[in-house]
Amino acid sequence: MEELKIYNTLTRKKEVFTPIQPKFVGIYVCGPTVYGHAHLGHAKSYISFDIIVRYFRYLGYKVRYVQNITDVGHLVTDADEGEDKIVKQARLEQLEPMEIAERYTRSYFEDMDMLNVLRPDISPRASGHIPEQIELAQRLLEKGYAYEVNGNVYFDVQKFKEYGKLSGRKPDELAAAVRIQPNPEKKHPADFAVWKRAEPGHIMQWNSPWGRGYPGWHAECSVMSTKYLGQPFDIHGGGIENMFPHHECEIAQSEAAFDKPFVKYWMHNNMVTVNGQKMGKSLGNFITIKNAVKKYSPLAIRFFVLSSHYRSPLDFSDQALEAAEKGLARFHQTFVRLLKAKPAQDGKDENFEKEIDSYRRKFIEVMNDDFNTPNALAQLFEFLKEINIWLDHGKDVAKETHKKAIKIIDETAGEVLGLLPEEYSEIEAKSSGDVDLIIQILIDVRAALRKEKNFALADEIRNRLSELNIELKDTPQGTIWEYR
RNA sequence: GGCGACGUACCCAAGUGGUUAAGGGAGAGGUCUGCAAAAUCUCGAUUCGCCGGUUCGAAUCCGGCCGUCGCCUCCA
Repeated sequence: MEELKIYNTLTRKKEVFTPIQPKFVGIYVCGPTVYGHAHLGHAKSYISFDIIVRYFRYLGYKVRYVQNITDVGHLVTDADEGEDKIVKQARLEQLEPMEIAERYTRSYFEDMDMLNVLRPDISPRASGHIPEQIELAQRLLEKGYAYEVNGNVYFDVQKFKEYGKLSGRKPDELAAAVRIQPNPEKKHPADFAVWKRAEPGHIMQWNSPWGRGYPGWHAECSVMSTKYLGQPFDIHGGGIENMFPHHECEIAQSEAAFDKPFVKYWMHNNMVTVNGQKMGKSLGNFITIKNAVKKYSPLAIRFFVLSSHYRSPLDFSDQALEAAEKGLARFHQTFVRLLKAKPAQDGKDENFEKEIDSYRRKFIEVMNDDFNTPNALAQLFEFLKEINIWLDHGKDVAKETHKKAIKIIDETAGEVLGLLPEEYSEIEAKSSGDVDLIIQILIDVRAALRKEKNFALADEIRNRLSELNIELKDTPQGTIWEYR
């Protein structure tokens, strides 16, 4: 079996994945700051990592997936001044900051559930890990990697010689390119806050050895990842826009504090764009998931995300979403057709067993290549075509092979890609209860009419059912029906 | 200005040294059907932004140019 290869941002190469502990994967992904509804950018990010986690599990790994909730407000403009984002939203909605955090945390999970994104195993809140963040700052001070000025604790980037190894940024280059007024408290413009003094009126604040304050933006991820996964841990993921400064600073803090590597594989997913421009909260051009699902089905959004590689940007357009919607519908239709097919014989169909094995092999091969989901979808669609041809033949459909075909799709497109609903009935014609019996009567009557060549009445039955979104399809094996 | 990514058919998008350049959507034509729908078959880039170079051989490697985007400031 081919080995799983992951593109590691740290080395800028695809590397064979070898876990730190056998058969166990620890993965941490930067979660949302909860001060607004999640948008399609979040959807791409968390669907991508969902697939990665699901695929590891499919390969038999035990996965611990940690994704933080940032409920400590960080600043609206830059790292040193301005208003706290959560506090600002709290003022706008006239709620307590913690109500804002709670409201949008719930909203986030609702959206992710809709998109069939499995919940992380641990969703730690930044506000619940303040003591650990204070400890990190203290440790860095003790080791001389940080210094305190007026209640602020800054990390001294010049002391950490590997600063820049992830992003390729060097402190001196950064100093030359500063676009904002250098903070006079800092020794070097690239120094960043591990702990910040609370200004008067700052609502979210805690006691610390340096007075009232709150943690720096990067502290929570350093602390919460290693608390639950140890140091080093296997995979740290996040958006490419957080590579610098956020992830660079996490590395600096954690490695300086504990003198050992922080993370083995860094994974960065690319962004969603709208008309070629980044979709982001700051640009205000974002489409929330709640709005998107008014127009497109959640699984179609998922399909759309999977249709490009996680490291490529994904441009949102109605045309692309409609294409995804149709592609997904075609997959579901074929799957329903397979589910409903009546095997014509017992045992196996050796020829089709080979098709199934070939599909499984290719699926694993392309997923092993840095989670190539667009290629995985291509393999799926080629397999669907083979299924249709097989079902068209009818006579070859053997019981065991039929079961195996359903199982392989359930595993690959269902468990790994997450493109099947929990209950097949959501995409299946509901073939239980009275509805099915009543429609069967209509189908039988229509068959009789067609036999008498009374096509006008036969068509009326089909048209009137069609108005109820019930579609009749005359196949060589008889008439079948499904909800559109 | 510095760093990085990308440019493949009408749209989306794989492929990154070697048989006919995946797949989805849209389109054209055929088969099937009473007609549809679904399914299936065929067609569609002699060519991968442009120009040079390396190589027996490049969309794929190297150099230059053009274009788009991202990061350098909160951001998934």
